[in-house]
Amino acid sequence: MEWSIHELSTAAGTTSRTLRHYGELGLLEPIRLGANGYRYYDQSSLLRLQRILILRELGVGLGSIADILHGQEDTAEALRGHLEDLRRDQERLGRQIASVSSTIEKLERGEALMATESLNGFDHTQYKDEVIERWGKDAYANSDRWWRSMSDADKKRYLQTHLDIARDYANAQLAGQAVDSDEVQDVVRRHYEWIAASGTRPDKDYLTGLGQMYVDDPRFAANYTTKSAAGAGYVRDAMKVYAERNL
Amino acid sequence: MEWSIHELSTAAGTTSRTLRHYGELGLLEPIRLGANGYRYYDQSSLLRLQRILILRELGVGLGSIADILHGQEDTAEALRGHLEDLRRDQERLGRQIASVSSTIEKLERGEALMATESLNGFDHTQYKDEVIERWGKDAYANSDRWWRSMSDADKKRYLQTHLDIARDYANAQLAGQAVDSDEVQDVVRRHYEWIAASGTRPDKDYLTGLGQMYVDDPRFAANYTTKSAAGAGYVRDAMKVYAERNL
DNA sequence: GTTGACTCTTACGTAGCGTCAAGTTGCAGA
DNA sequence: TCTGCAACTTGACGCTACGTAAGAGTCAAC
Repeated sequence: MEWSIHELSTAAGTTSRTLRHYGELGLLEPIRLGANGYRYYDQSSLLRLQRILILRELGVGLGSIADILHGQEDTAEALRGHLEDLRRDQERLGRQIASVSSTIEKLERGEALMATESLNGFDHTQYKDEVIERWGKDAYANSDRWWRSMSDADKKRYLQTHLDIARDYANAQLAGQAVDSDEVQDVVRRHYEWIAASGTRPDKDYLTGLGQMYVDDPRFAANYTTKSAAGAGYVRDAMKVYAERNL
Repeated sequence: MEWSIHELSTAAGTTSRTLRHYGELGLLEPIRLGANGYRYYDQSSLLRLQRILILRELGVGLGSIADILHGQEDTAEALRGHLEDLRRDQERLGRQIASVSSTIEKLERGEALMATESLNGFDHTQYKDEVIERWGKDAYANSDRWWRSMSDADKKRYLQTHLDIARDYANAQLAGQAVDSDEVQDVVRRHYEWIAASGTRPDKDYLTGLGQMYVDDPRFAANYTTKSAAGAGYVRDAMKVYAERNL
């Protein structure tokens, strides 16, 4: 007994297109082609197709299914590998669900959608080459040692301090405060201390140059760019005033 | 301050290809094009890009992100919808993981990889049109009512009975037993009772025709096709003998 | 002027088919 | 026998979110 492509596909609960696709992939070839090019299948095709569909149902990719059917890989072994992939996917999904949930909550509390400054978001190693080029190997090595010596909680606190500073700059700008006002200059002072805490106490030129860099380099500018204020230029000006007055 | 495509992309932790892609999609257009065709971006681009990447990180599709950015959809609302998708995916993954695990166990116990005859795998509604065409509306209505009146456990038992019968056919065929032997005819008797239980007690022609149908129609043949025996023809012959002797 | 680092457009590849499009074939009724 | 419809065939594009060349132009530095 042999069946047409349509008969076999409805029997197995799939479509003729799928059978042709599997034919192309060498997963399931017809037992013969009619003189007109029609594909014909038999019982063994049905069995093979069932195996394919079972594995597909389990989420195995067609490539892996081909390996299994061609005897290049043991079924159980392949499934064990596949199971690991599935577990990884599930964990990733779990994290994503948690993230989305907390993001929704934040939005409902009225918080803006901002880049989360994660621990490695400001990780010094991200800028390794630039730091070495600009300030030399020693500066990088010092800063790196200092950074690595901190606990995760310390790192988080350090980054949070920076976020607070950036937020205060933004608020000051929005409030229309002049860069040379006492309030803004006090923010710069905290900013200066924050920079100094990493090991290098900036002099006048260093601080002025740093401010300019905040404007020129988008990776730094990103830290001072908020939803409502595009403040790298503002920060630069404030830092310049501070440097000229105090250093 | 404006930045080149490379500067912006590395700032945001992505690639220039991605920015061009977003440009094509209208997600993030450059603020201007140089005379040479170069793309240039500014602070607002950075902000917009950050929003895009945040949403992408959460698993939101670029199409939905476009809707959000174009103000056609509320961010929180979109995320809530997205969250549902994620939960569905996670549940599906959970079921798949369970399936794969149990399949691995089966394989390790030496069981063959066979199509699981699930509850709806033999669901009468799957064959609704055919049943009506072959045996009339009443036959379908009767059978359908009977089927729906059963509990899931009953259904499962009923299908298991059929699986047992199919297995016994296969074993008999493998053992080389003749279709008119007492053993095989006893299997047919159980098979006959199983069919009769659904409301229609087959007469001679009906049973003979049913046997032939098992061979001709791959959807039924599938039920008698096992790893080791392609038995629809065998079953048909056994049923024919039974019909001629007993009906 | 030459290198090297960027940039541009164009376009294929990815997974697993769905979905036309355009042309054949098979079967049944007038 | 003609006609019509259903089912069949081989392409080939579409979908996601870009990666990865290919081939060519641009810019700054040495």
